[in-house]
Amino acid sequence: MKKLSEKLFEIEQLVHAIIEQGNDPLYTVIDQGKGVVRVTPTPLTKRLSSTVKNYLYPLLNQFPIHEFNPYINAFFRSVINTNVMESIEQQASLNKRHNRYQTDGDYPVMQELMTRMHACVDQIRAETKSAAFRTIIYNANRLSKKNQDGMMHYIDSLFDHYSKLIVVRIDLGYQKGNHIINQADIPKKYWQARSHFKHFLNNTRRNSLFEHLVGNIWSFEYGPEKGFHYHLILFFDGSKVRQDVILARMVGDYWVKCIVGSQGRIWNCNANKDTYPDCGIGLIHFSDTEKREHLNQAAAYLIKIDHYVRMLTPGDGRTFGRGEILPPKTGNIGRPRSK
DNA sequence: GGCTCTCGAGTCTAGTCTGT
DNA sequence: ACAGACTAGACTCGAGAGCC
Repeated sequence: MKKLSEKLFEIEQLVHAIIEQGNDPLYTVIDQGKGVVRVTPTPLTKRLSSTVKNYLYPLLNQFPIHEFNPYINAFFRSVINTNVMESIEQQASLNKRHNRYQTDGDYPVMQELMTRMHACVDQIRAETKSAAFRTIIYNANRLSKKNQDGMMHYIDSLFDHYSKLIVVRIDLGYQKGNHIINQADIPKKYWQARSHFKHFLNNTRRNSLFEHLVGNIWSFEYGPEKGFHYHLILFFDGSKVRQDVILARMVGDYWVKCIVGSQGRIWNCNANKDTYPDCGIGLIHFSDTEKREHLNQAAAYLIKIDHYVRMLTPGDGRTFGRGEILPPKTGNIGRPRSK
């Protein structure tokens, strides 16, 4: 099963290929005589066709309240406008094991598919060529980069202040079945999640469990099964606390027992950190460049998803946040760093 | 005493405007 | 096309009041 980000990345790459391969004929048609026509799709067409078949409805159903990355938006809009899916299904129902069609039989079905495929590809190329589209892309990339730079700067500022950090990665959400069933559910569940998280973050400021919490990064998402949920990275002063797995469990318990109640549910990434090949959580020393790089990647992933698919929040609220960048350290209290 | 809630100032996100 | 400047509104965080 492919990750969501991989599927969306694939679609964006496909749109780039459609733009770059402007001379691709999509199909080669050879008249073999006696009313038989041989139709061979190009690799680009095969790729487009399988993407539409495998990703169109699953992704649209999975993200009822989202706006996709402009490239992915152009893809979905063009596919829907030109009704390509219908033609793909009709062609598939012919159960062809070869590429030969009878001009007085099944060829019109294939012709209709070719027409719609060309219309779809033309629409994608026309849309992505416009000045308005390029401005949207430029601004989206700029914002994404700005957020990423800010976040890296933020993590660096934490390591400048604390020689080691306990990094806790936890998802705060709800029991299965909390997904959106109808339109009326959207504002209700959205505000419920927002209010719970606000309550949680507010309480981290005085609750003794969070006494040594020094920073956080969060992103707000919607999943088809989990409903609204938060991805959270917490930074604790590594010289004051230890045992990240237990700490993560206590934070999770706090979310369930004190904030949400029996409907709450968490995913403790620290408890499963051994299963991650590039582990950037747990105890990280400022001089451990490898772990810090993995941490940066884990943090960047939160922004990456947002880059592909942005949630349309009813209240215009944020979907990403972090603590404030710490000012540079003044004075030279403590043992100087050796590395 | 420990925790939650509220307030206000400052910071950050997300987006637009404008000049080069 | 690109990047700096600017803005509105959401969010963070320190401080203090109030509750149990």
